[in-house]
Amino acid sequence: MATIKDVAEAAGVSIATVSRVLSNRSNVRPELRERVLEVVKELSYRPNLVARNLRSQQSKTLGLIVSDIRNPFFTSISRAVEDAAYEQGYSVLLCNADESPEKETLYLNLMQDENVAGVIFSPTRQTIANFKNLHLEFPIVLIDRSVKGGEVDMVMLDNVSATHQLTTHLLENGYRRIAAIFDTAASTALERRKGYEEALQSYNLPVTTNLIKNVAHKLEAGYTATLDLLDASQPPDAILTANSLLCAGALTALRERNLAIPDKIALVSFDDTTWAALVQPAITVIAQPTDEIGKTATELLLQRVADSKRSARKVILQGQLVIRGSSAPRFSLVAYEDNTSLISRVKAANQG
Amino acid sequence: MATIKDVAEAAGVSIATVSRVLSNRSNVRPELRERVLEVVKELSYRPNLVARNLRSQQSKTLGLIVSDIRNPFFTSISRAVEDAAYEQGYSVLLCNADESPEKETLYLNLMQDENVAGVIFSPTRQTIANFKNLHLEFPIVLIDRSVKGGEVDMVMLDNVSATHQLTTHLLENGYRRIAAIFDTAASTALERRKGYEEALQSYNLPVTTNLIKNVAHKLEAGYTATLDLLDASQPPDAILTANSLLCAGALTALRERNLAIPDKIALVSFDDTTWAALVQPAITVIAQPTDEIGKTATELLLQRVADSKRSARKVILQGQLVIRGSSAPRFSLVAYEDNTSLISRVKAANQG
DNA sequence: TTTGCTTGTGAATACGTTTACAATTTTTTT
DNA sequence: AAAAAAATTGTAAACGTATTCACAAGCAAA
Repeated sequence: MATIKDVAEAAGVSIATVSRVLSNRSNVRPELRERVLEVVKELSYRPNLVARNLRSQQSKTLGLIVSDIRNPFFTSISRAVEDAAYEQGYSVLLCNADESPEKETLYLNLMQDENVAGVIFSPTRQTIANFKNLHLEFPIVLIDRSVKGGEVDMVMLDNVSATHQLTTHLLENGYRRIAAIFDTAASTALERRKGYEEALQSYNLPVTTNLIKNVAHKLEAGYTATLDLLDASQPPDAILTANSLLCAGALTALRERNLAIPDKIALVSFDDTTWAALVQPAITVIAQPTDEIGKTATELLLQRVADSKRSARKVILQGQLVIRGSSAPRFSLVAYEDNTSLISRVKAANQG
Repeated sequence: MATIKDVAEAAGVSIATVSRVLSNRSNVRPELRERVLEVVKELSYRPNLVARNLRSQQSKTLGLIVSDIRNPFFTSISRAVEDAAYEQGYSVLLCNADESPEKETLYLNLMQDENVAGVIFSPTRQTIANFKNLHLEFPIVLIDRSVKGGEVDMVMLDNVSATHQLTTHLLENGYRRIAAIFDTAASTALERRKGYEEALQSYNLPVTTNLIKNVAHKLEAGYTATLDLLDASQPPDAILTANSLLCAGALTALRERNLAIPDKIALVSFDDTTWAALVQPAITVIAQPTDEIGKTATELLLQRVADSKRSARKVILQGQLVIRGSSAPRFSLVAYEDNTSLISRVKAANQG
């Protein structure tokens, strides 16, 4: 590996001149500049980013700490962040905190140690709780989950509105005992629950705690919670899950119990995954604007990197309700995709 | 941020001593060591990894360049790599090359510039082609895709065997016109095709080029290829896709054409995604041991980091055939999950 | 001619570590 | 008790770059 010193010697100039040619900041005689550039090409010299970082005390790396890399929601965001960062000449150090507060602090420390320019982060509730205690050297943008007291940039979904839409959609289609399964780890659970409850209340329906489950961020948790709900004395006629993992668990349980969707029970969820459209019936979901979330978060972060005094912003994006078969109107007169008759559906529903 | 100098001054020792205490390499008088450690805690000193990296010319970062971060196969591997790296005190710089050779070289250069300890990489065919031309300073482990001339570590699936299994399974279940859709970008296509052809030949069946599609790495490509196959004068009675993205495309096409699976046509694929088990009928797949791939690749890489002279190894892992409904025996006498009668199935099949 | 400004260049320093080497102290051996 | 060996500590030189400072040369204005 050629260093800047090698280039300087080969070009017969000083190190400083080479640096100046490369950084384009200062004046260098055109003829010298050309000679340097030639040598650079010849030796295929590439500046050492580590040295540059150490000297200039700033790097071109962003950190991204997600809760679960296997969750399509986060992979989609990662992709968007990486693209946006790439465009601005930044690269991304991606870490998977696995919904564990310990791993989160560990990775935040790593970011510190690596001297990243800034970090995009979706924290667990615990980390949010003592958020001001951990004073970080770098700017940070929160995604997906919010923290009270707005001295930090955030990009998130309008969770209240989204759940409200989802619940209202079910209510409009005739469902009345709507269960909800939330993810304990995410702070979004509270907001989502709020939207859910408000929707019920505006239909003058009671909020039944039996129908609300707060569970771990695991497929199995969704599965178990669903079985619990089904085994209750008054099972629900619809289930709303807070993310695709829980939805997959719920769907598995419903399949196992041989409950027809939506005849016996409806299923709606957050996050529009590939499979949500491919299962039959396809799942009604709130599609989150993951590309926009990732892109906006990166932009906010880079703006703050450029100007650390800028006031913090909270960007709230709207989800999109994608209506599919899994929440079709109860006892509707329209033809069903699978050509089952209305009668059979009513009968089936009554049996349930 | 406290530096090692601050610690040294506060503890009344030299910088070197602090470094020795921290690195645990050399002897330091217990009493001094304790004092240093105390100051470290007090100032909450953390070593600057950038400076350490520059000085020692080695970092604790691994690079991971995947072809498509949204592909569950790669996210699963990423997760495994990250876990394995984490255990050994390494962190992971994850880059998404998007099946683009340009991005690949760009990221390889970045890895160079960032002075990573080593890189795990799934290259496109183009990059494989001029692999020896790009001489890299760091050790590299290839995953998923192989390169001829074994001077490089690799971890991959036994693609020939896997496709052979998948195809044979279809043949055993009575399917005879088996189409296959491969991904142009991946070098695995060749091996997979080989397994497919060999399986056909061992059944004395011809290899019909009309039934083989090589397409881009896109859902739409899988969709279009499937429609092409269906519209041919002699449509297939089974489709094999080389990855989950293509499978999703194929499934979308089959759904659109209202073709019952597996009555009218069977569908099998690589990669066991969440949804492969959730759609109905569930999809028969070759499950790749992604955790093992990621873990093994990381181990190989770290071994090579430790000993650059070690001879290159090629680890070939076996996939697991997961048999599900989408490839159920044709005209079988066993009861079907959905209780359609045998007669209706035969009739339907003959119409198709 | 002097003064002042602009432009171009190199020497030297700093960024925060690690480490070879030297200097000093302690322990062991004879 | 002296000599040798071992253990402990500090000094100083890297690692590769960016940047400040000083200086020189060229040129225009006074």
